Formats: sequence, C-alpha cells, structure tokens
Amino acid sequence: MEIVDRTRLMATPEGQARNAEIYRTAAELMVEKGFGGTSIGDIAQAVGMTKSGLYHHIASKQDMLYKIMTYVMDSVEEVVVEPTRTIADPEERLREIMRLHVNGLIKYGPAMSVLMWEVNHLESAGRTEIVNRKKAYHQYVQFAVEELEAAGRLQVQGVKMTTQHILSTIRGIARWYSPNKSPKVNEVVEETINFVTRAILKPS
Amino acid sequence: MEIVDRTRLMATPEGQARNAEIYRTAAELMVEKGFGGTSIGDIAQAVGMTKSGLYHHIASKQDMLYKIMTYVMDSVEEVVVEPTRTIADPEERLREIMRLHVNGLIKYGPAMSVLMWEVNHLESAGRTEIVNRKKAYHQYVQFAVEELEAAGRLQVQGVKMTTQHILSTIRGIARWYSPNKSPKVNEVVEETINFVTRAILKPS
DNA sequence: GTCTATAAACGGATAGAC
DNA sequence: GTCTATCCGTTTATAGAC
Repeated sequence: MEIVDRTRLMATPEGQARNAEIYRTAAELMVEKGFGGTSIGDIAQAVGMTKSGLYHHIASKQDMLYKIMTYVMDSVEEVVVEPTRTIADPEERLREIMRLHVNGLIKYGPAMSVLMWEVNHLESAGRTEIVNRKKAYHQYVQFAVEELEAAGRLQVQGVKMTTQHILSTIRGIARWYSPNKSPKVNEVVEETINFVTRAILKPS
Repeated sequence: MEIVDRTRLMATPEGQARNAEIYRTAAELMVEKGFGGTSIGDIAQAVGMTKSGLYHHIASKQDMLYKIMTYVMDSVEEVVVEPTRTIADPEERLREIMRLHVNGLIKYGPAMSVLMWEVNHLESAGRTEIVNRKKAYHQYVQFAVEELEAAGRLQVQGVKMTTQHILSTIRGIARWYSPNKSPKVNEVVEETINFVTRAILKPS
C-alpha cells in the first residue's frame, strides 16, 4: 500500500525527477552527517555533479533544507492528519494516527528524519513556519490524548507527558529501524501501537 | 540527591575547573547547533576566549567530542550500570535503570544529548570505541528485558523492539524536558517508569 | 594561560563558457 | 543542464610574543 507517491514527496514545484534524486540524496546525507556536517560538495558528489552543476537545481543550502521539510510536512498533513480527522472515537483515531505515522516514517525515513532532527538549522521565517506546523501536528496528537482523558479512558495523569512519550516512541523507530531487516513493517506498526496503548489506556 | 559530582563529569584528566566550563559549554552549543554547526570560534566566544586561547586547553575539535562522550559514558556506567548490577529481580533492576538513567539525563542534559545524537561525527578509533560502549549499555538494558521474558512476565513478543521502545521513550525526554518547568524531575521519572512498565509487563 | 598573526583548507555561492 | 574558474568569508589549527 503506497502512502503517497515517492516522486511527489521529494519533488520540487517543477516536479522533475532529477530534483527528486537530489533532495532524497541530500536528506540521506543530512541524516548521516547532520546539516552542518553535510556540504554542498558532498551532495553534488553523491549525485554525480559538480557544486556549480548542483546550484542550477537549488537556490541555496538553506532553501534545500526548507524544501525538504516543507514537502515532508505536507505529506504528514496529507497522509496522517487528513485521513484521520473524521474518526470520532479518540482511541481509534490515535491508533490510526500511529499506524500512518509509523508507515510514513519507514517509507520516507531520511526526509522525515531531517524534519524531526534538523529544525534547529533552519533560519528566520522558514524556521518559524516549520516549527509552527510541527507544533500543530503535536497538538493534533495531544488532542486525541485529551479526549481519551475526558472520556476517563486514560490511565496516566499527565496528558502532555503522555503525548511526548507516544511521539518519542514513534520517532525513535527512525533511529533503529533498517529496511530489509528482521521485523517487517507491519510487525513494527502493530507492536508499537500495542506498546503505546497498553502504556496509556485503562484495561478494557 | 547528587548522582555524580558535576565538576567531575566534565573534567579532563587534569581535573581543572576551567576545563569543566569549556566542555560543558561546548556540549550545550553542540546540542543546539550540532557538531558540524558548532565552530571552535563559537565555543571560544561562549567561554570568553579567543580561538587560540581555547586551543591551549584542547587538542582538537574532534578530541573534544571524544572526551565529552567518554566522560558521559563513564558516568553512565558508574551511576546507572554499576549500582544496578547486583539487583537480582529483572523488573526491579529495569525500574532502577530507568530511574537512574532519567535522572542522569536531566542532570547532565547537554553532554548526554551529545553522546546520544552526535556519535556519527566521531572519527576512526574513538568512534568504534564509543559505539561499542553504547552497544554494551543497550545490551545491558536488553538483558533485563530478556530475563523478564524468560520469567514469563513480558507482555510483548519482540525483546529487541521492546528494548528500543524503552530507550526511545527515555531518550526522548532530553528533547522535551526543560528544567524549572512544570513537571518536577521526580514526576517525570515516576511517570516514565509507569508508562514503560505498563507497556511491557503483564498485569500482576 | 591568553593573546595577535597567520597558514592552509574548506565552505557557500556566482560568472560565464559550452 | 553541466562544466571550469573564481570570489570571499570561515574553519581548524599552529607559531610565537607577552
């Protein structure tokens, strides 16, 4: 099941395939070596170009980072938030959010990792924008937890800390999961959902 | 309750106070801007010195990173692993590991964050060494989970994934916890332990 | 132990040819 | 769309004075 078209995710507004490869490679390098540790030269070399050649495709290193984050954030809103908005039951909604979030994490690992861990390197307006969108997503998850608490189905005291723990567990997957290895995606998804729901919900 | 003397943690072998300040400041900057994004000039400025002045205290930027990680790793082994080795019951041991780990995380936040997230920037021999020590700690935690499974007290299927989720939850705290804010350290410790134990243990 | 000065390399980014 | 050549600021690191 495709969550979203892979090309679209990393495409620039012009939507060219070459750009997709550039941004994907850049994301991979940034995850491996950090934004500051990844030079334009590194990226150029990885896609088989010179620095100047690369600059034909990008505006600046900073803008690259912004574009990667924008497209991933778009995807999260499109494939995680939108499809779950209409789920009335908070437990079911939270389960679905987690399922889609983990699936996206695994499919678009590097770019999502950049979004999660390199926001500090964004500058000025772009930074504010991405930070706000990330906060909004956090709020969206927290809202489900709040509804669970209001319904008396939450086992824990702190809604905020609970939300943090849920998201930490999910984000952590990006650090240890490697494709083509033992646990299949679906196992990871299911066991993560079980882990979290057992942790936060009253036994039914 | 002091986990370990703060000066000792970041002291160089010579054990001078000035060095402690330098390494602590360096760790803070590296957490904020990443290893690659933090220059020797930044660190020098933050401690009120020139770059050359700073080089009297350090061998190289790379060596700084290695020293920070070594001392934090030493601390983890000393204040988390050693005091829990003799606890026979795996559940009690795991609880105590989590308690001490979270406490250390909060007390020595920046340096621990560097250990957790900047290992990729270590080079050659030092990198191998630190990576192995981190693996050993991971194994130590996983062993408690394995013993719980052998005793039939584990509710989950995968020991490895469970260990990852436990450590993700703990490490995540470093990303959202800010001192002098609402949840007191002890609340964080207790609720985190509850979160994890509910997630992984069969109801007793 | 801290400074000024400087070396040597690398960084992001641009101009202009093809 | 990719290249060579180049600009210029920054980076790590050292030499040597005080």
